[in-house]
Amino acid sequence: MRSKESGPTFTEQARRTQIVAAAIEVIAAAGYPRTSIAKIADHVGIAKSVVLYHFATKNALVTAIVEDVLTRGAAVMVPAMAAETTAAGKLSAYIRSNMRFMQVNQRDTVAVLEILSGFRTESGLRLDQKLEQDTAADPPQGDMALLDPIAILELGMGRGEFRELSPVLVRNALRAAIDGAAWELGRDPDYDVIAYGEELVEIFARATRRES
Amino acid sequence: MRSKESGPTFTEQARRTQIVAAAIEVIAAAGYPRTSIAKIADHVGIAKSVVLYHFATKNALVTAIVEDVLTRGAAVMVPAMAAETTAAGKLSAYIRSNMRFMQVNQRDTVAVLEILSGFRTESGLRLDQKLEQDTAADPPQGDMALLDPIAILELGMGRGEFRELSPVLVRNALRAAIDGAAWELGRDPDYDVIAYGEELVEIFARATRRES
Amino acid sequence: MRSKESGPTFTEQARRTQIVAAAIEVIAAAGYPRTSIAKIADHVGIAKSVVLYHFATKNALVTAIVEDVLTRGAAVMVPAMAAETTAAGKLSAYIRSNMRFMQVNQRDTVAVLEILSGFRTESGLRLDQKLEQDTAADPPQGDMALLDPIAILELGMGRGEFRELSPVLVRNALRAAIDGAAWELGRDPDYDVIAYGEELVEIFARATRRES
Amino acid sequence: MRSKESGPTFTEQARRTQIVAAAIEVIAAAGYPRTSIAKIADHVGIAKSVVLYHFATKNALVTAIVEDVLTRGAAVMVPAMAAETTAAGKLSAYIRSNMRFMQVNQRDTVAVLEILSGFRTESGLRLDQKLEQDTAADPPQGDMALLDPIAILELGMGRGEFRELSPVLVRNALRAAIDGAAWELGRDPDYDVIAYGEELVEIFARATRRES
DNA sequence: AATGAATGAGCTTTCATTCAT
DNA sequence: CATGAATGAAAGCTCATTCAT
Repeated sequence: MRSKESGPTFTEQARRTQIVAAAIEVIAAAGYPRTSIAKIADHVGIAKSVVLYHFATKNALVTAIVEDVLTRGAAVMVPAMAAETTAAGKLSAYIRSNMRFMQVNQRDTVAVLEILSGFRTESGLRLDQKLEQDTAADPPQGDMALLDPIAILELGMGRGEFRELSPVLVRNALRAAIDGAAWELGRDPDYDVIAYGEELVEIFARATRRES
Repeated sequence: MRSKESGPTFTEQARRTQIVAAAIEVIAAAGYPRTSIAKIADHVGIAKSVVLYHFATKNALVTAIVEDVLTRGAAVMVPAMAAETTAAGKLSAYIRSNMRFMQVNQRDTVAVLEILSGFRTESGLRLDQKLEQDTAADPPQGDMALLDPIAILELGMGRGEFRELSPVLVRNALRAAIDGAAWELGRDPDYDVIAYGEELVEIFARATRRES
Repeated sequence: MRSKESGPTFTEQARRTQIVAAAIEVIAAAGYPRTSIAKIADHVGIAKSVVLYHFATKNALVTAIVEDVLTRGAAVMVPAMAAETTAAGKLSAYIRSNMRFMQVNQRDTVAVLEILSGFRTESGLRLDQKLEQDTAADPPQGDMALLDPIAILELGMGRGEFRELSPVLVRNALRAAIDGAAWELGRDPDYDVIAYGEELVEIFARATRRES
Repeated sequence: MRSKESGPTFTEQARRTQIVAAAIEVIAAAGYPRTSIAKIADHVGIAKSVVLYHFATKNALVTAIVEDVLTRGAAVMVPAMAAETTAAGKLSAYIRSNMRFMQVNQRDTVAVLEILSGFRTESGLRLDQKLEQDTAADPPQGDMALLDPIAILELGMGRGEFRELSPVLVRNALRAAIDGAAWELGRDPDYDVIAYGEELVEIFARATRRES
């Protein structure tokens, strides 16, 4: 007899993983707005209601996907950044580890992008806005916080490595450029994200460094 | 009875414009997936079927919106670029004129972004892919062709202004960074796209120029 | 060309009437909780969506039914009561006209009872509570107000016809006893509501009159 | 292993009681149509399947609830009536003991009313009709039989206490008036059922007594 | 040029019930 | 005795589209 505190069953975990994986495939292929619970269930080969047994609502499923992928991304990126000591090194590591993750987890990346741009709550909020709201009282700690490149930019300015720049705006440009890779991947699965990443490394190295 | 050669009636044109304008407002406010023909019709104050009388399908309406906004954007950007002689000048003009257009036509910009990321044909194609396909035999001429910054990058390399770079990848990064502004505008209508644009000008000037 | 202010079309009215009639039949036969839009549509021989084209939601349909029947009931009962001068006369007329209406409109009566006892808003309100709320700022005027037998009881006490009694409690007893007939009709369509009404007339005449 | 003759286990009985109690609370609060087995299980803090382990179907649970409450009601009312010798006394005792039971067991009363008006078998029968059918071969004995006020009315007529009246119809009026209190309790938990009961005592005393 | 009416396909979600453990 | 997992049926509702007028 399992104690009441025991977490999800093994079977439960397996199914959830299976459903999340199927959902990612469907979303990456068809786009978020054209993804229904029925299609996901079909893809797994189970009944529609089974999906809703494991994820109370479609929103819950979608949130789980995003959190899953983001967490896995952070698990790769944070150590890569920590291994570097200079701000410039961290910035390059941020870009490279992100692109490597995108390359290895193509569909996951595309699916998350699809969700982030397609999802809306009943009141019209995007998922990122909803997550912000949800974590208002419970701010992200550890890995997720470290993921915002704004910290790197401020570090670089503080250390005199970087020129005077607007951390917020440069961060926005960087994130947009990186996310652009996911967009391209959605169009062409063979898009060379690594090469794109190297170009970004070059662009942002030049764009941020203090001139002699 | 109108002669066959005569274009659309004046009334016809007025209605189409009116509907496109309403659709842009609704899409920008509610997001593409939450926009229905009914809502657009309501917003104009006409019957749902009137919308479909003027645009055979929802896809046709959506395509018309994108083409309309893109054309108006090109009309502003092309002259701005043409006024510059150096590649660097053209690149800055490309960014600045684009951002100015975004600022002046906020809702239009956001709506187009919503459509480009939310729309899919029955077979799963994105709108940009569909447009490419549609114009395969009938390639874009004039303004639209000039809009691809790839030409600027190649010019800069040819003239020795720019370093060796991958025109395609830098173009992708630039487009992604610019489109990122539309994304931010969707979240916060007061986002300072002009300041963001200046930061982009700086980033891409540094990122492209040949070092002495 | 109809003017914009023109009310519902003839066709529209016909369909609405037809749907309301079908809904009453289904509800009276199967009970409110077992009545679905699909069943109603089947009963009319139209598509489910046609019902929702004419009544935006199930709630709207149900509300329309109740209002329709109640209005028709009031149209019969109010004149019957007005024709009497004494409070005792009005009380008897109230009961008799109500029972006659029930007899003639059996299914309508049963359906309304089913709805009133089975319907709940999302927040748990019963339909009568919802209607009260809806008409808080816009209190019922004319016929509906006259229908509350409380006025008769107060009149009778004022005129010295009736004994000292609690108008609210006696009204409640009277309404419950009358509604009981609808309940019986639901079980047995041949229930003699007229005879029941005469017994009620006797009961409440004796129960209210001042003793000599 | 228990011997075949032994009744339900103690544990078994406890669980059943617990589930019935929870079901009553949920039904009284949310209404029968909005009550699901899942909600009841949640309220007890057990799994949904446990409820169905103890009650084969939802119908069985609901039937058990009604029988439970009705039995407890009879246990209070029958002695109260038996203590009176005159028909008039019994009639008043019937009303008063019923109302007192309602006051003490508010939620139980409301729940039973909810069930009686909301429940339907697959074939459309109401619960009271189903119970009648179930006990056709096995007619109610003892307490339940005594509960029908028809016996009191006939006694009163036989003894010359009451006027000539239709026992069935007066019984129906009386039951409807009493059940009306449960309806009011469902709307307002603070409804003064005792006062209402006293008014009913007055009404039916006057309504039934032979005039001098 | 405009529109009211109708419709089918699809959507998310709820739920009582079954079954193996 | 208890439960997690699975499921099919049905619910209310949305929507792009068709068609006759």
